[in-house]
Amino acid sequence: MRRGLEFKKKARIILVDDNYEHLSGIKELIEIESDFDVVATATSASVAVSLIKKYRPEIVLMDINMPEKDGLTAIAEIEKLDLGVRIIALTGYDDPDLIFRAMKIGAKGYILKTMASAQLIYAIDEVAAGKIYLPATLSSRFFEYFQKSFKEETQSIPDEENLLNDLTQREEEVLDLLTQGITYKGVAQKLFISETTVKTHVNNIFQKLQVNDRTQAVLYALNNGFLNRRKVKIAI
Amino acid sequence: MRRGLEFKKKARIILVDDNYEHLSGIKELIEIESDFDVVATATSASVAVSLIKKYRPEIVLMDINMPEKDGLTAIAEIEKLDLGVRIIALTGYDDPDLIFRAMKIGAKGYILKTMASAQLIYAIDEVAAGKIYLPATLSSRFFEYFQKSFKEETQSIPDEENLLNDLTQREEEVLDLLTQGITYKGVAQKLFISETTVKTHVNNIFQKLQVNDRTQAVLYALNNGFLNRRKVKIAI
DNA sequence: ACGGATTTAGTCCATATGGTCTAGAAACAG
DNA sequence: CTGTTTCTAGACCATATGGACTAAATCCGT
Repeated sequence: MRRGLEFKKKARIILVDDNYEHLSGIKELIEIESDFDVVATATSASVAVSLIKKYRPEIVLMDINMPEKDGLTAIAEIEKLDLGVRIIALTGYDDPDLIFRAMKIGAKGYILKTMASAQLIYAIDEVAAGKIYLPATLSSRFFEYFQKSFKEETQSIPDEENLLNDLTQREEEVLDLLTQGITYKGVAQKLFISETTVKTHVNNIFQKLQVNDRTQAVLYALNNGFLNRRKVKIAI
Repeated sequence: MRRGLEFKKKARIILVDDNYEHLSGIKELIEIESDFDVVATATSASVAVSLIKKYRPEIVLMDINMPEKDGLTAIAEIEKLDLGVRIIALTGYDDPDLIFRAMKIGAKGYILKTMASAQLIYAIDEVAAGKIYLPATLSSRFFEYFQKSFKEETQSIPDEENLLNDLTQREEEVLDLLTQGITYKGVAQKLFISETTVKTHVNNIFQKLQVNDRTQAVLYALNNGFLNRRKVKIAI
């Protein structure tokens, strides 16, 4: 930034929108109102992907609602290529789920088609400068959705009625080992107790968790917290 | 908004900061520069919680870096009470991890102490109006962190070397049912095949996933995606 | 149409797991 | 100090699971 515009290479942009009218409108806008270089346009996600591979643009403006391969899938695909392309998602609607998913898979910005053209240019500017840009209203929507997801996740374990709390210390240890896929014999060795003792503990665990087998106990443990918070995957 | 200020009840605020100087400074600022009503202040998280229970304010301004019970824990605690209190986090640093965790547990805003007082007032305004407010710079930081977390999660399954890809369609179905804690007999019934067939599939699954029993197969499936993306817990 | 992969299903056998009970030692709370 | 809980461990038995085969029917691609 300090160096001023004279050293800044014009960022190269590829536009993707299944609506051709829109496409040329945006292209014109960018070329007139900004300093960016629209190197290519595409009206389908699959074409877009090959164009991106060829031109290696800095920025991609991607319409999300497209038929056949939808925009989100396309974004995921492009991100996976890891070309350093910075993608800005573009839609007509401010559906929080869409916003969330787009940002989750790596979109660097999200703009509505209804927004003023100045805002579009500003967003591209910010994203080209390495930032992530979400207009305040969309950001607000995003966070509401984000927090709701988390709240549902966490309040689903009201601490009471979480049967894991009924387990004794030793039982927790045993269950912990079970959630690592260790056999009874293995548990016995790890805890320096006999295998029959392990079986006793396990049976008590089953009763307390109201399940009938090891797999169900492990699943209960994983889905209801406490144990094994380590590797569990994200999957909103 | 349309109704104008004359119908707007003055939002009641509680301030929490272990630094008394800061506390009175902010209090003064709010009382002079805004329309809000500072009903109480606290210099510790535990006192804050009881004050909040007593006064039921609309807004809480909470300093995050405090000794003993830290601000994040306090926020989580207050959110759990579900009093409809909207909490704005306040710190000196723009540590993305702090921002992420604060927003995750339900903070409705996040402001730096170094920000202009006008911005503080604006944030309170927005949050009081029911929105979630993050200044653009912090929002940007948040998203970088957010996307990095996700990328690490997903790229940890490089698609190749994910043994789940070796499974046939039917094997996937079987494994899917296993990850629901269903017994072989149950799987057989659900898929309308004999139990021995299920066993055959299961044995093939074991070989392909290089595991020795059902539990390990289920754990592999849960930890390496594809199946059962439903209930799996969040745990960044 | 041929060959490989997939899905189905069986046998045989060993071992692990699950259910129920009893029971002693140790730890702990009132 | 006494009753309760926890941890330990055993017996006994039924059933589920896992391993190693064989094999037929079907599907799929070239």
